[in-house]
This record gives sequence, C-alpha cells and structure tokens, in this order.
Amino acid sequence: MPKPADVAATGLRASALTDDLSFLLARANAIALSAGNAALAEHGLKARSYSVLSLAADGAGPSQRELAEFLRLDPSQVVSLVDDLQSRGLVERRPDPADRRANVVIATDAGRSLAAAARDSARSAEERVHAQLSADERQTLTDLLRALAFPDA
Amino acid sequence: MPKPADVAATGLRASALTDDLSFLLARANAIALSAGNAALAEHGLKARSYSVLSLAADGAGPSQRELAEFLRLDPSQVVSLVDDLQSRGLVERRPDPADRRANVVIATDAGRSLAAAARDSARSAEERVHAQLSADERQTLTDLLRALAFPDA
DNA sequence: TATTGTTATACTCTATAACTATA
DNA sequence: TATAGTTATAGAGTATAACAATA
Repeated sequence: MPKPADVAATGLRASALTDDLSFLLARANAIALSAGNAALAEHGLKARSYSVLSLAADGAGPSQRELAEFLRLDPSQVVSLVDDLQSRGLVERRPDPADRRANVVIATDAGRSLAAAARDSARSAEERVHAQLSADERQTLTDLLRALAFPDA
Repeated sequence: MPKPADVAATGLRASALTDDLSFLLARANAIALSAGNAALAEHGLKARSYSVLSLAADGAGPSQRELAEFLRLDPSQVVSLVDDLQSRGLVERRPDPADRRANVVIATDAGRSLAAAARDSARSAEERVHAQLSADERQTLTDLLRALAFPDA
C-alpha cells in the first residue's frame, strides 16, 4: 500500500503538466539541486559557489563577466560569489593584463583540491539521484540537455 | 567572427561542467523558465501560478497539500499562489467533504479558459526554445526527464 | 561612448516555526 | 497525536540602476 504522498502524486500524474517539458525540467532540476546542495554542504559549497570554483579550477582563467554569462547569473551575483571564495582562500582575482578592467578568476591550490573533493561528492550524489537511468540513457539525456543549454552551439 | 559573448562562452564550454548533468539541467531549466515566464506574462501568470491553475483546471480537484507535493513547493507558498488566483476569480477553494481540514482547488470557467490560452502561449514559446530538437528527440528527452522527475514511478 | 566590476536597493523566492481546526 | 491550512518571518536568490576605472 503506497504512502499518502504517493497516492497524492499519482492522482495528479495524469495531468497535462506531466507531458510538459518545461515542467519536467523544473521538477528534475529541483530534485537534482537539492541533492547536489546537500552533497556539497560538507565542503561549505552550494551549486552556485561550486560551479564558480570549478570553472576557476579548470585553468581557463575566466573573467567575472564570462562566469556570469556561462552560469546565467547577473555580474553582481558573481561579485559576491567570488568575494566569498576569495575570503576563504580558494580563488584569486588577477587583473587581466590585456584588459585592466577585467578580473581573471583563478583557483588557488587549496581551491583546486577542494574543487576535486567537491566534484567527487557531487558526482556520487548525482549517481544516486539518477540511478534509475542506464549509462546509455544518461548519456543520451546529457547530449539532449546540452543542446537545450547551449542552443547556439 | 563571433560576438564577444560567443567567444566567452566557447572558452568555458570545454570545462568539466559541460558534462555535468546537474549543471546542464540547471542551465536548460533557466532558459526554459525565462522564456516561459515571458510568454505567460501576457496572461498575468508565471510558471508557478500557471502550474497551479493548470492542475486546478484539469478536473482532478487537488488539495493544497497535493499541489505542494506535486510542484515541490512549501504548503505556505501554495497558500499565496491560490490566494492570488482566487482573488482574480480564476480558482475556488472548496472544503473537501471527506476531510473538512482540506481545501480542494478547482478552476472557475474563467480560470479554465485562461489556462487554455496560457497553455497555448507556453507551448509555442517552448517550441521556439526547443526548436533545435527533432520531434523524436523531444519525446526521448521528455521520457528521460519524467524518469528523473518522478523517481518512484 | 561602451564595457568591467562594484555597490546599493528592492523584489521574489525559499525555508522554518508556530498556530487553528479538524482527524 | 498527527495532519491541512494559514500566518509570520528571516534568509537566499534575483533584477535593476548607478558609479569608477578602463577601453
């Protein structure tokens, strides 16, 4: 006998929203986000700060404007995310020699090792959340989502 | 020659995040959400209020608790969403005869026709956003996302 | 003139706890 | 004792505008 929660959900699962790609995207994202945030919490990170740290650790040396664009954040939000990471000694701001208006954000050694540890936590949480998909299905999903996430590619 | 915006994104597109299912989910959702909200604005709705109205119009007669669960919202958030829709004459709260603690939320005639109009707007916006996917790919994506969105199904 | 980063501000969303009425 | 709805409130996230430094 299903719990009340399941019964309730079952009743609405025949609704039109269940075929709505945007709704499914929102719900799947909410589930992944809360699992991800829970997994990252032990490292003092959230999805946002993790993604900034991860990009800074990747060696591409992104400017804050590039981070804002890639993560779909307002530049002012990037300021406070980088402030936080910098105050914890995880990233540095370096003036871009080619454009002195711009700050290049680079992970410190501590930042790189935290990013690696956080990535492991995030990945194992993700595997738990997506356990009902086969490896093939997960790959297909990743490719399709990438097409939506980067339409101009 | 690509615009600076494209160049910037291209630089980061080789990053590890680009293979991260949770990140792609977040970015695709952000894109779909902003397109959806823009399309729904002409009806005085947002994604949240639209989904509540849509479920109320579907005839299943959900309680507020069922709505909260299905939409992954806190019950107190559902209160204000229903308050707003009710004040505009789009839904009614009816006490559930079987459990007088519970309110069943049902769309009025005006609510049903607004829901239908809003759904058309939302769907054509969605088609624009997802134009680079074939019908087959979109169906595959919908099925895979449904598995993530409703893991217990 | 336009752009990068920054600050300030207001607004929305989210999470929590407490209360009431029913069960 | 537990649950549905409600209220209040604080915190996080989001959006906007304005400014200094630089292009």
